[in-house]
Amino acid sequence: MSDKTIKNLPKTYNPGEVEDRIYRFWQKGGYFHAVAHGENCDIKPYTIVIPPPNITGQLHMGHALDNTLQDILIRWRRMQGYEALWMPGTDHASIATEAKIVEAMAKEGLTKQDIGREGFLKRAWEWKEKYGRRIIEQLKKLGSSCDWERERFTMDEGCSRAVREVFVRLYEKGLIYRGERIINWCINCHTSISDAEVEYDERDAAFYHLRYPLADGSGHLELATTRPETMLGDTAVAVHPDDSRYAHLVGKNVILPIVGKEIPIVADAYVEMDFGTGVVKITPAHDPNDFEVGLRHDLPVLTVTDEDGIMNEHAGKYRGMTIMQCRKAIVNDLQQQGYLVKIEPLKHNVGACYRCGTVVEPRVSMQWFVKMKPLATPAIEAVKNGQTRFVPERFEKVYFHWLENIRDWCISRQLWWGHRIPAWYCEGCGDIVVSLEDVEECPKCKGDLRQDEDTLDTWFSSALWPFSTLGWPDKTPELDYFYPTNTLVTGYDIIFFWVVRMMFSGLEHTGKVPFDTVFIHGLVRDAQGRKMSKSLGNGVDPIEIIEKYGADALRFALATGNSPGNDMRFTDEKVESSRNFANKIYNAARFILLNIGDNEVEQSLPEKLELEDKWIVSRYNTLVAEVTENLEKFELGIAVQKLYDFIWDSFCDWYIELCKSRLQGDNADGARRVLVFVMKGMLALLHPFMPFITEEIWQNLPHEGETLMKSAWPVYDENLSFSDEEKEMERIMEAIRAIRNRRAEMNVPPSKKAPVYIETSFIDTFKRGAVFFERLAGASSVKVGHDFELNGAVSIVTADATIKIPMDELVDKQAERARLTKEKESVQKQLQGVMARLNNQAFVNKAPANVVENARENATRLKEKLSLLEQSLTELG
RNA sequence: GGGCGCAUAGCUCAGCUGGUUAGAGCGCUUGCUUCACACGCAAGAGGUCAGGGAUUCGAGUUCCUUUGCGCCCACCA
Repeated sequence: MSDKTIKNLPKTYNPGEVEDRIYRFWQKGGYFHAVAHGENCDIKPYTIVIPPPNITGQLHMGHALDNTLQDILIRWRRMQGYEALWMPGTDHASIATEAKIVEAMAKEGLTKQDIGREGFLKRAWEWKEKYGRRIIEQLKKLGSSCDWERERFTMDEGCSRAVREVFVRLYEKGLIYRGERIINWCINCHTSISDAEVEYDERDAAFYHLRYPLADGSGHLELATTRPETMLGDTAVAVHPDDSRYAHLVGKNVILPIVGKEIPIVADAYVEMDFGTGVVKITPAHDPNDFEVGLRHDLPVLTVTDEDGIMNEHAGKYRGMTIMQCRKAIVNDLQQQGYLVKIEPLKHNVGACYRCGTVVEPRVSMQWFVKMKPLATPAIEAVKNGQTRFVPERFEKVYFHWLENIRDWCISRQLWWGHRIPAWYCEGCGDIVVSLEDVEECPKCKGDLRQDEDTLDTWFSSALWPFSTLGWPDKTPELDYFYPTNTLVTGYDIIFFWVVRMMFSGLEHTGKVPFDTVFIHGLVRDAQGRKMSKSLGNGVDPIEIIEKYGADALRFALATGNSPGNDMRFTDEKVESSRNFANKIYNAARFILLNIGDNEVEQSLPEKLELEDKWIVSRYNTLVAEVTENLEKFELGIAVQKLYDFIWDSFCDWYIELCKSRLQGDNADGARRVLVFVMKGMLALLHPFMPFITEEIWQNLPHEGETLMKSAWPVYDENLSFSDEEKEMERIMEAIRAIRNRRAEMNVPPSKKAPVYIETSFIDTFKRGAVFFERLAGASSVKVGHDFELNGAVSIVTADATIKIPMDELVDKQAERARLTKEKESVQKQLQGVMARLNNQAFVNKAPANVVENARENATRLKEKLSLLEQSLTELG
């Protein structure tokens, strides 16, 4: 550690200087590393696997929040004595990364085809090295206490082996199959994408009403479509089986306009009778519903566009046009030939690729799929029976709904960056070989094999992350000890992409749920509540914030007011106030160190505790219990608030002030020891939230052990609970506040001191408090007793005392009377409320004893205060 | 079409299983170069907890309902 001590440092805390140094100190100490203990060890593990950030990017506020929450949990559990493992790593993010690399290459005038698969992968790995490292560095800036010795990558050797293992197992079980199905195709990314990767957005569109002539010349059918160009691929027309309007036509044919070919009229319940004309053109190759209809009626599938969204050889004269060009041309032709009835405006949802925003083209092609039903069922069950729970619980509904309605998962991607599908096709016999190891020749006919060109969906490997990173499929000590993991921390926006897939994968391959709790947080929005996005340019860079205010301030700001599952707004003001809080603690520490000076300070509490000591210690003790409980319930925002209030209000504004006179006197040692004790306790409680500054201060205070981050989490101690003294101290504090209030109201300058007479039945308490009145309430002297005879004094009434301050020149009898009368009325009103409740038999009988007791005490206090006020009024004359 | 969330001080939000007089930050007003801190101290103003109804001794908190805003899912071509 630095040999500088805090007292030589300036008045304001400088996080930039401290944070990097502290982080290096932690890393050097190896404090982030967790070891897998054997069976007989009673140290319990606590594990979080990081949602691996994509190597495409840099840290954004969402990451900052996500990782702050994880670090809070992991640091807290580590201090509680758990073997706390935070497993870090990055994700190859196949489609996103590939798109970025293609984009970068385009600037050099290169395409993927120009440099070939190998050349491309070489570039991709270079990219990974560069940007993977950058994001890890950024996580470190945040203070993340990940076990970096275990850092993983979704495409590293181990993860790749797990991917192959899973692929082969599922294939052999019949849960992975290859087939020609309709999938979502992105013409820009040039690949299939899964249903989860399609984002729907309502857009204005046109509804084209077309007329298809009946083949027997007896008339025509009118139907409506939003995609007229797909008529080139129509292979039927459908009506509802119960639709009496069209019943007689089922089985007949219509003539497809322009194309001129005959296609059948089929009956299918998929058609909504009430929508449009009740007739639907069926294009199995370009619409998922039509594809299903096609399967049921054994219709041919005719694909009319190619992979770039260009009309293909089946499009006749429209061949070579883009989809939009073709739409325009075909509508024009239909109109000229009298097949277009009308065009209506229509709002409908259009699916777009979640990566690039291009409109998705449903398209039939040969792909690999995971059969979902058998995997979804146990995943639903595991949450239903509580093996895994969501915080907050409401997200379980979302989870169930998704899994209950899930369709098979298209896992093949026409991309190069990713895990290549471990399937080989025999050039000779056409056999498919799916294998863990690369294969050279066909086991059946010894013919040449060709590996599938495609790679797997990036989420296929992240689905295995909780166990692949721990060594699965090998039976490693890590897997044995740390798996199942404990808490998964992630945003609600990736429940579908990731959480569900980890759930069913964990259950299928390890027989266990991957984590017991899914802790969901919301999005970080900008100051106006908008989603932070690149296109809006309203994103805030966490690294810039860290440089300006410090990582502690950023973390604290993100944790403050954060409630599970809810979005939050990010503002600089929040970080600023967190920065101010850090500075407050820093200065409290400076104060303590200044007062310690060269004195030795025992690290335990002194034998004899003064009233104010018992008050702060007892309140601190309560804080320990509450913060711990809040953390257990994932109420991080509440825990933060309590820490803030205690440190700023109770400790700094009151206890330090209460101590000051004692620190000048003979009894300074006791005060120093209490200050150090409570300060160190606070630092421990605050450490998970503000790791850097707490460590820095702790290192400068008298301490045992190497580092705060490995020291013990405070525990509630029965012996430190002093409820009577807390109440006693509150009486004094209430009186001090009341005096300050009066003085402020009367514009008494702080420099003007005045004697204070306290009439009370708590003689000892207020005698003990005399010194505080002098220091904190502008008292030149304090007398405690009964019935002081004073003329023209200001009266201040609390529940426990009447305080009189003779300040003749300031007393305005009339104003004084008005003020006391007003206060009396207010107290009377409060008393009425309490009495109404106490006089209600139902309340007294039914409410819990402590509630009734509180009400009684309250009534007593109000009555006393009322009589004191009346007395003061009488004396005033 | 289905589901979910939000509505509390001027602004941004907390408020756990219902229990004294509803809290914080920022902002605002007044005073203070008080020997840790002006990134500070002290005092203060400011709320019929969106509207209506119900349950209860007691509702910001539970239930029903209305209104407004937001999100997710589904995809009637």
